[in-house]
Amino acid sequence: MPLVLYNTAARAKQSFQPIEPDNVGMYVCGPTVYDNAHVGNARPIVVFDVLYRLLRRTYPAVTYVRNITDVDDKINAQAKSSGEKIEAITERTIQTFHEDMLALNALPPVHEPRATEHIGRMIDMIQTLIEDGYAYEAEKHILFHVPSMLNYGQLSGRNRSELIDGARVEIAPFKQDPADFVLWKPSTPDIPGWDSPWGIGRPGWHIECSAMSTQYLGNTFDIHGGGRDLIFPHHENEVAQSLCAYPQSKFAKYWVHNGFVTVEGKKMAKSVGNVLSVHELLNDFPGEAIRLTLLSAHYRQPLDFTHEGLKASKKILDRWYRTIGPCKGAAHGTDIDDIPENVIEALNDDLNTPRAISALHGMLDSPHQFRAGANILGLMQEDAETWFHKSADSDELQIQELLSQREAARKERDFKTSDRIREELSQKGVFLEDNPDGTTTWRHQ
RNA sequence: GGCCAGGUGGCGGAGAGGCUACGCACCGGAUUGCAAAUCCGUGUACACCGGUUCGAAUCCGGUCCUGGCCUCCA
Repeated sequence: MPLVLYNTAARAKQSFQPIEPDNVGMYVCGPTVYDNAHVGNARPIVVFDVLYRLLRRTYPAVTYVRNITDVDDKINAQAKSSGEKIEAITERTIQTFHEDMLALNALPPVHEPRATEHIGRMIDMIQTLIEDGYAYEAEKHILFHVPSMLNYGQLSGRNRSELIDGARVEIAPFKQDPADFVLWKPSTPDIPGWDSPWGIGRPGWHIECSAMSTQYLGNTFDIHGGGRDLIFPHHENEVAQSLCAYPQSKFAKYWVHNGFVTVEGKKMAKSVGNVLSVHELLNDFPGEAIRLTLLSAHYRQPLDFTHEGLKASKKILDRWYRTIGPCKGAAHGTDIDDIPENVIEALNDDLNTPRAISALHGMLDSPHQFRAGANILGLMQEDAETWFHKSADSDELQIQELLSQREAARKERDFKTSDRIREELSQKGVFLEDNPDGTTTWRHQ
């Protein structure tokens, strides 16, 4: 079966037909770098990483673009409250983001454009929109005039009257229509600003993605992804701007949106105090356990991220490392290798990762197949030694010392001492296994 | 109020008119100094009420519940 994706724009699964089979283009909305990535941010990264791996296997080239939003009022607010310089915040956050995503085995995108480096193109687009009558200036703001676009609302399935009915946010008085949105806004000297035909200012939220996606992928490209909360208004407005600025284009052909993450059954929010940052989670769990947890539900389903779930994922990976060992490397299964048919079938069916994982469980007695399947999911990339023994605070020498004491005791059939040492190590989170041949192996719990 | 998802065994989670995945946990057995690991085996499910059908977890209608979005949240 060829690849089928659920296209939000069509509200249906559609078979994937690339515009140019030689080079597939995919744009995914990346992080706003005012704080470290949380598990909700990590979900689309991991989901689209699987899609990227899958596409790379089928097509000769995949241009994967994931932006970094480094100009945003949330960043400005963060700087103001902490006193840290904006560049320091963004650089540090980007650095940590890269480390965290690497720990989740997410491949880097081909391009990772930053908003601040594409202001010129945004200004050009805005100017085109003004010239063609889609945008207007009001009190130093440039606004996109929604009624000027006939089909506005197609992606999210809304019409303007619905929006206005439900509006719960104050409408800026200078808007010609309540649905109009900001393309450019003025900056005061204390916040970042760029020179423009409309004075010193900064871009609105949506325009950066329109400018950067089309710059790297062309005005019409294959896949645009992100969290489903972005469908409206962000992606709807991206579509509006882009289609009006580039009238001959189609913008994105397939819109792919992942479902939300909750934490222990509750919405993750700063106000609830349950935001789980990937960075902190990585102190307690390996990145692959987080990755497997994120892939354990279908990407469009809601995912409840729990401590129990993470432990279950860790346990599954333990078992896999124990029976199969690492799956990294060209020797057995790069992404062009023979991926088992049932794994491919599952992934081709709108990225059904739970089914792919289930297929993996059935392959424990055929390591070669298992490795190729695990590889395309970006799992089992550690070596077993690291997997079982890596720990920030473990003192391996001390463990070895206790192990040899215990071995001596067992030879004497002094099981009291032997069990005492087992218990002592267990307190440190070190788990011992006595093998049938008399040797003892250990691992972190 | 409007729009959109979803409710599957103790838990996680696929499937989508007949064959009733898979994993974790539990229980029984083998093995074991103990424990773990491993192997074998058993059980439990489709929110509720109607309808269509030879047959419904799956289709249709209604009810209840949960979550998301409704102008800068992935």
